[in-house]
Amino acid sequence: MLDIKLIRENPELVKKGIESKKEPSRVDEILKLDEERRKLVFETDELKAKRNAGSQEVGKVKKAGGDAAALMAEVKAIGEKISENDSRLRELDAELDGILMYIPNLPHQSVPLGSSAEDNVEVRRWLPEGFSFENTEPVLDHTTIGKKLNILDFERGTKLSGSGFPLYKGKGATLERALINFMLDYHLANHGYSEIFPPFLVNRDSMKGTGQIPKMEDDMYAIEKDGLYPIPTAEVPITNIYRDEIVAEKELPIKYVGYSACFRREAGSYGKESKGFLRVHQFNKVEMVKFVKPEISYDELEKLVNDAEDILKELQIPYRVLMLCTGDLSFSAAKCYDIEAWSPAEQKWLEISSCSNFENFQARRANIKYRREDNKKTEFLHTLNGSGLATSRLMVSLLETNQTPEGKIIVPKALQKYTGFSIID
RNA sequence: GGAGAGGUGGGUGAGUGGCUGAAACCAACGGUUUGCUAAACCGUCGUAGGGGGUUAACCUCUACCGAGGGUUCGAAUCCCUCCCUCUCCGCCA
Repeated sequence: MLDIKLIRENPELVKKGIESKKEPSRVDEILKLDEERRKLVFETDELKAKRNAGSQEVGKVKKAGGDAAALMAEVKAIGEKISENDSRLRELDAELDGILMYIPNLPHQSVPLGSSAEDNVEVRRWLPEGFSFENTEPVLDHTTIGKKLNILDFERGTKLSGSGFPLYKGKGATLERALINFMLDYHLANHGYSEIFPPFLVNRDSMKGTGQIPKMEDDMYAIEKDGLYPIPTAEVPITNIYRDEIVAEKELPIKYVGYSACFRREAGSYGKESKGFLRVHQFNKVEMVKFVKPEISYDELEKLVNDAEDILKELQIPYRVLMLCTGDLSFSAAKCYDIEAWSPAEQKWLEISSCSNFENFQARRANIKYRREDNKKTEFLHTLNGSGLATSRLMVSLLETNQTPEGKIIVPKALQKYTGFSIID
């Protein structure tokens, strides 16, 4: 959520930012509602002051044994006007909030202008030694090799739950589990995070806090009976850990890493790019979340991306890092880097990580503040998060880049102590 | 799932219709004292919104005692609905 004061004081700047994200700017509507609201608040507060004084007077008169009937009638009339105003105020607040909840975060000034993924900027790429984009030997795509080696069973996954619910079997299941453990251990040992194992179902307030609701409501699964939502990412429970809290400055930065299964409806995306692991309703992800002071959040974003990249280097998987342009930036993000891994069979890059700085956008929604040591004042902190990494798309790259000409899979060195085997055949 | 108890400021906890935004104590912070630490003493010690202001300090008003409604001139205090926590029983990994 944006600061209403920012919108009030810099409407043009805000409009420009929203439009660069290709979102509808309803700034003028907001300004109008805000002005009406402030006027009404002022008027109503004055009435309330009057009522408070009046009813105190009633008390005094009654205590002295006098007749307060006339005064009581007068105060009652004020009270009626107040409740009228209050109900109008509630309407205004709801209306204003309704619009504000749909206003996206503003892009940081370093974000390139652009309208779609075409305009994203590649900032660097990393390739293992001896790597070539040309496939000298034929490479089986992940669904084919997965079936051949009996480690992935998409058909039976579909039988169990529907399309997009992958079933891992045998060494495939072990490999998936090894990846998760390796990534968690690596971040814990090398990057200074502490581990969280969050709930996979959260309430509506949590979904609002990180911005999935209301805008992306249709992409979320919902358990209506209990008012709970299966999380689309561990970002939701982990960021909401500090919802409605004020943390001490000396606690910052707080860096958490956690595994969760992720559930996404992916409404309306059937067909295109949905083969195998490319788009699924349930996948596994290790997520990094940071709570930091505003002045260091952009340095922390760079470190966050590096932390994610380290995993790919360890696994010897070719990747590139993109800086998203304004038009491709997600709703809550001020700046975002995507990491894409190479898929030899698809002959294209697959997004496997997204590292974002939300500045105080989520903190404002979720009401997460910190108290400064110097002036004891509270202010919203900055939140960041990044996948480190998502396993399903990573599995695509892994099964394809580590394939032998005979169709066996060599388990990357870094994973072998987690799998207990070095080859899948 | 059944029965009962309870939700007050960072914590403990008082407050059952009128100077109570809320006693007291603890914690925290600032200071005095002290060779240092401790103790003692003094002071500060919620959040949000509006208005004013040399837009900073500050002044002022309003709201908030789990959430939302209601009764009343006036609600932390009375009524209704919901949420949550705890205890016992049942069930279960």
